[in-house]
Amino acid sequence: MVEKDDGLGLSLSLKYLENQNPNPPPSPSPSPPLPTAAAHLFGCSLPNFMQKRKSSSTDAFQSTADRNAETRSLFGGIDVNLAIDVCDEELMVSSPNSTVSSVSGKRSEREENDGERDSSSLEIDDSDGGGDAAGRKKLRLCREQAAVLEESFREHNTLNPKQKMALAKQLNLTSRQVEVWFQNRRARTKLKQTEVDCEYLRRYCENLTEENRRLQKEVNELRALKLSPQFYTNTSPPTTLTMCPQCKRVALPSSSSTNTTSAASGGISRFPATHRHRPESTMTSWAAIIPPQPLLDANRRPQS
DNA sequence: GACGCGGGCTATTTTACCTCA
DNA sequence: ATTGAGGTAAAATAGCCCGCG
Repeated sequence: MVEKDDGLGLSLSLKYLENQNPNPPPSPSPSPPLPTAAAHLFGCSLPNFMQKRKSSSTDAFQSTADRNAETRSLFGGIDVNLAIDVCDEELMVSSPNSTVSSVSGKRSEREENDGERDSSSLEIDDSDGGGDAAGRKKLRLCREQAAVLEESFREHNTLNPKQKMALAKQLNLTSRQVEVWFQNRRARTKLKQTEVDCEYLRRYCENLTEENRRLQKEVNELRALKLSPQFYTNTSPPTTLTMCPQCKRVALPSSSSTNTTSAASGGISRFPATHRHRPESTMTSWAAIIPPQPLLDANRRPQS
């Protein structure tokens, strides 16, 4: 169980991994949902360094229309929407420059539409040199503001202009500040999701490695059994092996000491008493089960 | 199809705050 | 108790892309 809280309230939880099959099916499970990486298996939500600059078509926030529902689904395994920690100050002070310093034409146009700021924004402290137009003071949201924003984010991780304006008015912020907060919040959420996905892939890889190791060991044991003289003395005539197509288990070769019916059954192998599936395929030699060529393994040394 | 606009995203900068020596 | 450096989180900015009219 790995649960990490970075102090921002963006807790990472890989709880669902603990109980998962080491070889999860490729299709995402409905409950609990797999992370994006598991769902798409390297198809999306790769770490930033693995993504091209233009990644909007493959990232976790794809089409704008369905983002809310999709994101909630994707983040179902972790609560990345938990309330972030906020500062302790009862009332933060913002600078008059905090949101209007952009010189970009596009941004400037946006700010021109922020007419509500002057009438409804927080009290602005101009007394401490705040009149410096070149400077920029960063607003720190108070607890209540952050809580309302978080609550709103849980409902919609994007806002339409009307919602943005309403929220800004409610919080005595500019719509630009609300917009920026949501933008940064989405970025934080995505970052956390990427971390979770990376952790998931790491564990998935570990499980695959372990499974590969186990299978290699099994193959070697079967080969050793095949080559042993005892094998040949006991398998003439060849033992008929039965494999269950459902669970892929091979029936144990009959042994005179443990199965008194082996002679009567003509050496046909038997499943354990606990086996519930109906055997449907029958093979007549180990060669039918063990492939003639060794399994490829990157870590395997070439055989001489 | 070109164009402008609005909105989203990522990368980066800037600022506030915390910790610790 | 004070202070300054360093680290970190988050607000804000810049620039790009995409969809839409």
